[in-house]
Amino acid sequence: MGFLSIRVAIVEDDKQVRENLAHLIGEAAGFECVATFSSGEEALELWPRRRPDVVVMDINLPGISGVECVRQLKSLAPDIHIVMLTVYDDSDRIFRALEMGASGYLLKRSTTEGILQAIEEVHRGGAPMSSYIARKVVQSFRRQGASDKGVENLSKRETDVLEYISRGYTNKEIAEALGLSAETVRGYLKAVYSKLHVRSRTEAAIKFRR
Amino acid sequence: MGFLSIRVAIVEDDKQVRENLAHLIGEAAGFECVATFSSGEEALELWPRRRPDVVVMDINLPGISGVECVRQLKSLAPDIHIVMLTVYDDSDRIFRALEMGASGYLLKRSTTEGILQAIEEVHRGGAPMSSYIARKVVQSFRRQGASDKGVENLSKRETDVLEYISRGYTNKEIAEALGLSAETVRGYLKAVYSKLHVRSRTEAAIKFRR
DNA sequence: GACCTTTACCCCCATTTGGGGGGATACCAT
DNA sequence: ATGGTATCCCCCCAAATGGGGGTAAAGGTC
Repeated sequence: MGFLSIRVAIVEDDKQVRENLAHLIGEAAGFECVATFSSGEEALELWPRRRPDVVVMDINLPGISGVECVRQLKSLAPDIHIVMLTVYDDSDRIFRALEMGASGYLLKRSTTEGILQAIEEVHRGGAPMSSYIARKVVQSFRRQGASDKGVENLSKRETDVLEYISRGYTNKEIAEALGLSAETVRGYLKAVYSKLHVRSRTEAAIKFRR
Repeated sequence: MGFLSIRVAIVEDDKQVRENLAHLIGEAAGFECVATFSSGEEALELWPRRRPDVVVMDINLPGISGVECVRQLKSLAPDIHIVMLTVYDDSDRIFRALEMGASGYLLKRSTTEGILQAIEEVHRGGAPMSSYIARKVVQSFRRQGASDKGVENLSKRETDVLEYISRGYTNKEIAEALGLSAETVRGYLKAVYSKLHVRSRTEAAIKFRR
């Protein structure tokens, strides 16, 4: 060999699934299972001792969710690559996980080769996912692109209000600054929300500041 | 001479003050008064025809405020330098004006030389202001600096909550993501507000994202 | 003239937020 | 052991926010 194995850790609450995976990875050439955790909390506490390259993370964990565990793990160790484990194409949660820093995902029903390929792919910096989810991701980028353009078809007044929002002003303060009634400011704000497809001033402020 | 005069515009609702200023500037060597406006609205509509280098803007205008006029003027013409005109050291509004893009300010009771010096100074890229306000500005930077450090002495949980806030989540959503009660999230949020010296989630999100 | 957008304001109503209090553990350091 | 900090939860209450309606005048544009 001469090559270092990919050091893999597993976070999965189901003992059966966890041990199957660990065995599968441990047996494969070029892979090493350096840790198994039965909860996100355990993983967040104990991962440093084994320094995994890749973490295979169940998306559906008791206690702390897989998505939240990804967020925290990535903030502790940005270089670790994470593959989410799911039973079905749960696009919403996979989405959140990708947003939080996961690199890809694999289905529990995947073949042995599929699983090892996915781990190897994230380790190379790839992003293993089904074409269905890949399309969802692309659609989301389009949505983001569209909403960036959304900022451009706001009216003058709507932009004025949004600029104040992005500086943390309240409606009352904006009304005073622009010499309008607070109700009017609210009216423009509603238009901004609907055009930017957001539901709160904070989301609007974030989008406005790119 | 051979040198171009500094083209000055005045925005001031008091006719007496406006005409005194216009006369003073028009008479001075190296200065030219290219326009006078009696309101912010008028200035925003008509400034392009006269292309001023420097705008002297009353901070206290009827209708649109001087501060708001600064914001809009600077977004229309970022290269124009603006000096605020105030009766007294109204630190709060001067502050807002500087935040919106004004370069400095001068007091209405200033001497002729003081006024011309201030205009010349902003034109050179300077920032004329009293030492009192200058100290306020410095203090504000300290406050900002301190609050940037403030982010660092948030506890783990407080940081968790703030991170979700900066992604536009509601308290309820954060509670669900972190497996906490919504009341608990509120509790952490209160701590975040007091440590960052902000009063709303949007302000907190802005500070968190630098 | 008919149409659209923009500006500006109003109503109701449920939910969320923010400010002010509490508590109860637990752990850590002096 | 005693104080400090962090974690987690609860109460009350006023204000702000967001979603759903609506009106009316002013300005383009086709």
